[in-house]
Amino acid sequence: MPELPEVETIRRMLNERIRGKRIDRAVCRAVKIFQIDPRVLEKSLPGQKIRRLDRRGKFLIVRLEGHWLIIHLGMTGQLTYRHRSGRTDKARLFHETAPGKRGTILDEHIHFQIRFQDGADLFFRDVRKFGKIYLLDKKVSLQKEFFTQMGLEPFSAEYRLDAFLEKMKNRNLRIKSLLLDQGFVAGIGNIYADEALFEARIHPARRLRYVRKYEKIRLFEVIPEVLEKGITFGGTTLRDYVKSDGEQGAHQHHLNVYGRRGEPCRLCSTPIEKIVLSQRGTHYCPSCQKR
DNA sequence: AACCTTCCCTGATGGC
DNA sequence: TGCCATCAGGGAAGGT
Repeated sequence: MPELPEVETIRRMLNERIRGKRIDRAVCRAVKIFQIDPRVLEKSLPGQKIRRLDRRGKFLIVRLEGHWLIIHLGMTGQLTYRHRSGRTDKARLFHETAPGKRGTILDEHIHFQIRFQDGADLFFRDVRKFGKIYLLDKKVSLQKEFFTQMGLEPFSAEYRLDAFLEKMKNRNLRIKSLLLDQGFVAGIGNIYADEALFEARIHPARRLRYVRKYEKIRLFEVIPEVLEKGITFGGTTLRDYVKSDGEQGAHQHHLNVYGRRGEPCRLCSTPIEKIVLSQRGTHYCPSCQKR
């Protein structure tokens, strides 16, 4: 479950490695994740240079010379980079070693591969295929035409208390559900929602009308802190998430509530509880986070 | 309009 | 040991 800190970790590492590289070839496999005709993708990418990588919420934005390549990792998406030291190794394109054929089966879950002219490879792997890949013409204004429903971007100038409070007006859903809504604050997922609510000492099932203003302010303040901490540790690896070098993150060792059902709260030793909200496992300390 | 539920997808896990 | 049900959840779509 890559959330903002995981996508940002990938963005930073990849930006260093692939910025300026020119694409030699692109190969697509699982049609479902492509939001455009894969043949168009395979035809459009070769020859283009990677200008830079950006991020909006959980979306990774690859800025090319003539297009925007936008990648969402969904639940189990992985984006990894490998440079085959020197050897030209054409046989190792995953497309040429499909399952059932003789020879090395690289990985049936790799759905998209970019090979650069210097021989480096970028792989998109996604077991559950919840990920999505978009290709937009550079003329498209991303903020006005693509990210139209996207909420406040943490760490940006638009992340201000007045806007944060304004987006809560006339709403009365459970606070956890609000945090999962990408139209509120962009980039928060199940793990960091639970962690932020713990830091803000708010029970996840509280409806908005029962959340006091000082609590909302506290939530506004802890969200960037919680996300920043996740980035500092290179993201949270519970199952599938890996950094772009294939290594695990380390933030899972620093979680306060997520995945800690039955374990003692780090503040008060009360066992952490788990309930289901919005069809999502939800973890909290019943003593620190009162209803 | 706001809110909630269902569905997609596959591997890991637990009960019998 | 093998089989089947259940669980994990981001976000679109559908329902109230």
